[in-house]
Amino acid sequence: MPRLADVAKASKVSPAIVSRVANGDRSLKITAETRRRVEQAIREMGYRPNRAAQSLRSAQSGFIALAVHDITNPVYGEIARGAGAAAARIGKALVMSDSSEHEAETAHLPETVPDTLVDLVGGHGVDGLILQANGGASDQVLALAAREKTPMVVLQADIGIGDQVVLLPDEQAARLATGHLIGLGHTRIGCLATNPGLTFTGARIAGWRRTLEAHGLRHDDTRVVHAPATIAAGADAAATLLARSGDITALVCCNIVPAIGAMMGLTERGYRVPDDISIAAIHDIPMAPFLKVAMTTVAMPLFEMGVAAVEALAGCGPGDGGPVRIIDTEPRLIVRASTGRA
Amino acid sequence: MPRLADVAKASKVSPAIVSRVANGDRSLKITAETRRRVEQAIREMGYRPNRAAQSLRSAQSGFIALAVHDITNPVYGEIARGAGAAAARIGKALVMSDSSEHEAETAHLPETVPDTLVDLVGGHGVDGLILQANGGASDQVLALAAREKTPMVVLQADIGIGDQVVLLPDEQAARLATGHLIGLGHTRIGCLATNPGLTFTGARIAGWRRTLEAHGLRHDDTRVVHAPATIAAGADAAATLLARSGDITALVCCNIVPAIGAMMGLTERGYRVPDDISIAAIHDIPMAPFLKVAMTTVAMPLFEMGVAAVEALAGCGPGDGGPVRIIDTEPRLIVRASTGRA
DNA sequence: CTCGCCCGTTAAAACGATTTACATGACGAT
DNA sequence: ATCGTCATGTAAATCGTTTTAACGGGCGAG
Repeated sequence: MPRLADVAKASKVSPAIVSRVANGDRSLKITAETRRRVEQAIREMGYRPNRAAQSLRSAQSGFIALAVHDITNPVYGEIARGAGAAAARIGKALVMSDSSEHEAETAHLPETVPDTLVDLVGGHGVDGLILQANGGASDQVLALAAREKTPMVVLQADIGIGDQVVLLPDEQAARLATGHLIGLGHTRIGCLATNPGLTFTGARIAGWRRTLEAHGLRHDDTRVVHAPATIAAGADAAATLLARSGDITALVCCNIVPAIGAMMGLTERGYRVPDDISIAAIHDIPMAPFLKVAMTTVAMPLFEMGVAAVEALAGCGPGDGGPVRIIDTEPRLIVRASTGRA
Repeated sequence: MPRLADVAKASKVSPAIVSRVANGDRSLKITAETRRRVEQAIREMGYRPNRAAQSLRSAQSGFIALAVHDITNPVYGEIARGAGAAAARIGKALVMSDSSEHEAETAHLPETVPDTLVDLVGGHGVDGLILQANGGASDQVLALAAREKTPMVVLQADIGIGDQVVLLPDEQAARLATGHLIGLGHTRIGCLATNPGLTFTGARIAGWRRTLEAHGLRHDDTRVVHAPATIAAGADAAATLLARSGDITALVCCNIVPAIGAMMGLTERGYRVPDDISIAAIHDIPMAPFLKVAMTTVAMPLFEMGVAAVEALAGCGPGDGGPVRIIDTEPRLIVRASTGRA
C-alpha cells in the first residue's frame, strides 16, 4: 500500500534516496543519519516495492518459468523443488508450466485454450526458461523465446535448443547399477533403456555397456530395448527383451517407471524378482521401498539439477561459462529387495 | 520487442486505438477498416503487450500463488495441475511456492533466505493466494495478504483465514471406504485418521462413524487413532490401534501415505493384508496398484479442487458466492488387493 | 577572494499500456 | 445556413520505481 513516494515524504527526502536505500545501492554515498531515517520509515510503514513498477523499469520480471510434462511425477517434482529453492536465493519466483494440463484442458473443453506460457514469454513475463528435454514447451514458446532472447536452459538432453544444457551423472548412475549386479554374480545383464536419441539415454546405455565391457561381459545391442517412461511400455519392453534373450538374469532400467512395469509384467509372466531376474533402476522415488518388490535404485541428484538449472540461467554457481553442466553430486545406490545373487 | 506505440505508428492510428483493438474493447466503436488494419499490424509485428506495464497500470499481476508443503507429493501435484489448468483459462499463471524448499534451503545455508512469497504478496506480485490448510504459508505472508486484501482461498479445512474454503467430498469418501469394508463382511473396523482438529479429518471420521452407525456397528473413539501424513506415523498408529483393539479386522485410512505405513508396519508384525486385516485408504495415487499389497483406495477429485480454488479466487464457476465450496464430483472407490472378505 | 570540485541530495525523464477527457468530422434536423 | 449530435479518433495523464543529469553548499587551492 505505501509507495516509494510516501516513504520519501515521511522521511523528508526525495524518492531517489529511498530507492537507493531500499536497494542497498553502494555507488552513491548517503549520510548515515539519512539512511537511518529512511530505513526506519521503510520499516514502520512496511514499505515494499511494487513488483510491476520494478519490472517495467528494469525489464526484469523476477519470474522464471519451469516447463515440465507432469508435475505429478515425483522426479519432476524434485527438480521443481531444487529450482524453487535456488530461485528464491536470487530473489526470483518460479512459474509452473505443466504441459499435461493442456491436454487435460483441451480434453475438457473444445474452445481454444490460452497458452499462458506463450503470453508470458511473449510479454517479457519471465526472465528465463527451464525446459524438460522432450517436449516441455510448444514450438511457439520456443520461437518466441528465441526472438525475445529469453535465456533458456534445457534439462537432461542436448536437443539443439537453449543456451545451456544441464545433465545428470547419467553414465555413472548406470555404472553403479550395473556394477552392483555384476557384484552379485550376474553375467547376463540386459538394459531397459529410455527413448532413443536423447543424451541421457545414450549416456546411461554407455554406462551399462562400458561396465560390462570392463568385466569382459557381453553387451551387444540385442540386450538393449527402448521404452518410453510408462508402466505399460516397461512391461512390454521387458517381455520383448526376455523373449529375445531368455538367458538374461538381471536388468538395468534407465528409469524407474518402466522398471515398475517390468517388475509387474515379469511377475505376471511367472518370473520371480529377484530369484529369476534382478532389477535395478535409475531414479529413487519415495514409494520405491513399498513396491511389490522393494526396488533397488540409484538416487539421482534431482534437487541439485533444479538448482543448477537456475544457476545456469543466472550465470552463477559452479560450472559457470560452459554450455553444458553435469551435476557432480554422486548418484547413490540404494540396495533393496529387487536385486539378489545370481 | 515491438511496443504498442510501434504498432500504432505502423498502422497509422493512435496508441489508444491499438490498445482497444488488442483488448477487444466493445464500449468504443472502431471502424471495421481501422480494426482490420490494426489487427494485421499486430499480427505482422508479433506484438504482445508488456506484462509489467499492464500490471502497473491495472494493479493486476496476472499471477496466482499456490502454496503447498511439498510439490513432490502426488496429491498436491494433482491439485496444482487443476489449478494450473483453471488459471490458464482465465489468463493467469501459477506461481509455485513449496514450503519444503525453505527447510531444505535453510538446512543448506545458514544465511537468511529471502522469502519469495513474502515479496510477492507484499509487492502486489500476486492477484490471489491458494493455501494448503495446515501451513502452506508463513504468518508473515498471511498478515501481508490481509493488509493488501489479497484474495485468499484455503484448501481442505476452515482454519479461520481466507475469504473462501474449498473442501473435498470428505465424508462421502469415508463412507465409500467404510461401506465397502462392511460389504465384505467386516464388522470391527478401525479408523486411522489424519491430524485432529482439521475440517477434513472431522468429516472423514464422521463418514466412517455414521456408516458404521447406520449398520448398527461399533464406532467408539477407541477405534480411532490419529497420525500425521507420514509413513512412519502410519505404522506406529496402526500398531497402537491394534494393540488397543486387537479384534479389528479392517482399517479405514484417511490418507494413503500413513496407510502405506500401516500396511508395511502390520506386515512386519506378522499380520497378513488382507487376510488378517483389510486396508482401504482415501486418495488414489499412481503407485497404489504397485505397492507390496495393491491398495484399495478412494480417488478424490483433486484436479477439480485445484480448478475450484482458482474459480473461487476469480469469483466464477459453480458455487459462486458462498464462503465454502465442496467439490461435487463423486469420489471413486477403486478396489484392489488390500481389502478382502472378513 | 574567487574559482573549481567533491558531496549529498533532488528534480525529472524514462519504462509501456490504459483510460479519461477532449477534438474532429460528418450528417441530420430545424 | 446553423446548430446539435453522434461516431471515431487523439492527446495526455497515470501507475510506481529507477536512474541520469543537474544543483547547491562547503572547502581547499591558487
